[in-house]
Amino acid sequence: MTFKSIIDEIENNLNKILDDMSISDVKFSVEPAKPGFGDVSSNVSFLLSKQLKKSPKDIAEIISEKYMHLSKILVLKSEAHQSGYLNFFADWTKLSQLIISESYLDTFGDVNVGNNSTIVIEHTSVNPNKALHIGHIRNIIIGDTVSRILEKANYNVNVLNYIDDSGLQVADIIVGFKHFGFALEPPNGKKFDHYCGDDVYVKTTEKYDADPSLEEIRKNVLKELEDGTSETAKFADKITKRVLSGQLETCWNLGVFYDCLNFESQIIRSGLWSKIFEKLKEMNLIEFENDGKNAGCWVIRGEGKEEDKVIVRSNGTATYIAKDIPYAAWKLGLLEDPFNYEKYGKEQPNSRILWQTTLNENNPISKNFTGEKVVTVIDSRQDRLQNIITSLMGKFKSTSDTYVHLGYESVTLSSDTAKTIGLYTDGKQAQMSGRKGLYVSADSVYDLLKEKTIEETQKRHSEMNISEIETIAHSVSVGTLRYEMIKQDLDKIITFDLTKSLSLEGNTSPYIQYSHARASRILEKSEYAPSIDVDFSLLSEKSELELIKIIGLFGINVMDAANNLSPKVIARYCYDLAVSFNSFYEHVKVLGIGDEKLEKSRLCLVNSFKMTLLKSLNLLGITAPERM
RNA sequence: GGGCCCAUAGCUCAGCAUGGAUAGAGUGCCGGACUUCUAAUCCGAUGGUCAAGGGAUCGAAGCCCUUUGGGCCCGCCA
Repeated sequence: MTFKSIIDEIENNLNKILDDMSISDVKFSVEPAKPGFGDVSSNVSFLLSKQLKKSPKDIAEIISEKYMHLSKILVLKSEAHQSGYLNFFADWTKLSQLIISESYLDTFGDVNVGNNSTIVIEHTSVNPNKALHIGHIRNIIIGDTVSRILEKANYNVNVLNYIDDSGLQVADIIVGFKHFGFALEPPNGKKFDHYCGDDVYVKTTEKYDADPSLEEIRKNVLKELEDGTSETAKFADKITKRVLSGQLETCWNLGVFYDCLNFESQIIRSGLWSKIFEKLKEMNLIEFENDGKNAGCWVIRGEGKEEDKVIVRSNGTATYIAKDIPYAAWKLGLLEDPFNYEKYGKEQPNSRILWQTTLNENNPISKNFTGEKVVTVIDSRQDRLQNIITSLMGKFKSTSDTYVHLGYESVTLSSDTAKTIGLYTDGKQAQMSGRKGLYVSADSVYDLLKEKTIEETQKRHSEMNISEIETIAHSVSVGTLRYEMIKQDLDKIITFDLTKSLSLEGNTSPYIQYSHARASRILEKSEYAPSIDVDFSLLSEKSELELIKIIGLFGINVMDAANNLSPKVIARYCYDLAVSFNSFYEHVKVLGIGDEKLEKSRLCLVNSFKMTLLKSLNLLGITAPERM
């Protein structure tokens, strides 16, 4: 695996040397070197310092001396650095050939973390009563990116979207339609999900605040929803399906696709809850309270100083968290599947088949969307509840890491952006609120980005027709939005600012995509077709070797990202690739240098870069235009 | 009262899991580079008590403890 080859070679040789010195059990590192310190570094001498009672520098010299006598394939020489580090220099002619040849394969960057096992990843899971806002988008992009990375890391991935179609939020818009006279068709062609969220939901909840007696209507509607046969439930089903359709359009537009939609209403009606409830009782994971403040309830005991959590109320109904337990168990395949499956009404733009659960017994199709492992993407405000689920699932399975809650910090609005939607915060950032109508919708951000990128593209390409320009602008807008959502760590709050998010320079998706356009143009203009049948020794400039090195690090980064469920690792990798190519571009000419052999060698590298960038951007769900 | 997370350059963030070399980017400000494979670019300059204090270590931005500041969570709501 490319750069890993030289690392492995060094590791093996160092182990041989340690064996020779009768030293064992030392966990030294062998890593790509920082710039200016050769190509690969090891800290082995620091770790031996105490045992050998010598300075790291002296030990590095001894090992380096021994290393020079071993057979070397990709290593040219080793060197003991002043600091005590042991640095290695690669034989770049051989290493370049190895890296670049591999990069021409479709499988480049494939790693084996998952051993072809099946993993479920659930993300999105937004109540079907409103349009997606910028906070939801973080969830969706994290989930989609992680699922792409896990596929690359040899997992079979099942992507699920849980549709909470029977909760209070849905009840609220149904109340709006049935009791407060909201029209079924949105005014002036507004998208239906936006209409429900902006108008029906917000204004209905306002009415409750003004007149608390209306709560009665709300409670009744909620009760009717749970009973699938009621007229209200059937009406609600039509409404939520329509909202869902709008939400999915937004997701698909961003290049996000799913395998199956699970409806909460069906989970409730399927009777899964009573099965898991019995199991919980059998395994003594829940207890019945005879007295105290939770008298008459079934509870999960809090760990340590935490409070007990009520699972079943004294009136016999299940609480919010209780509804999550059967679903979590279902995802892990712990329960017999009560569902049949049917294709979703519309085809996904990438033609991946989208299924949905159904309790309909006609033409039963069974499917398996469960996994040996489950990753659930939910923001970290739900840490506490998710910890309870994780710990319960750990007791059902032998290994404890089988259910993972992938948490992330929320998206807030900058003070300036809050002001634009009528919220004055005194310079502080603001939490979004669907109920209060305080949010920035995903569609509106996309539209703004597209407008701006169309303008920027037109400036540069007056010769292009509008459909070409739109295609480019779409790619750049989606890239920009997606990249902004995953380039920082999951535990950092994103303060979303409308103006700043429109930036197309610096560490952004357009920067990375631009490097692809530059590479494409070189390949297009050359009279030769790129091939790996070239003289690699001609690639000796610093910027060339640096670029090859980074290309070679693709697999290591995929592995890192997959092991840590960390999308930002790939974002940084794409950025590093682009920086490195831009430096190459500025320093080295490919075309018109009057040296056919050199041009072909460089062309080969440019194509290697282009293909590797596309593969790594693909993990982020970002495409790159040929021109921009 | 209990729990989780964050704090690194004016601003936004890498680096922390697995301690070791000169703590890196972007952005901003200042100064340069388009008769050239596209300047959505590049080069340079400026900018740091790694929140504070203590501890263990030959060695700490990173590990342990304490404190401060900020965010979030803690219902028989969902």
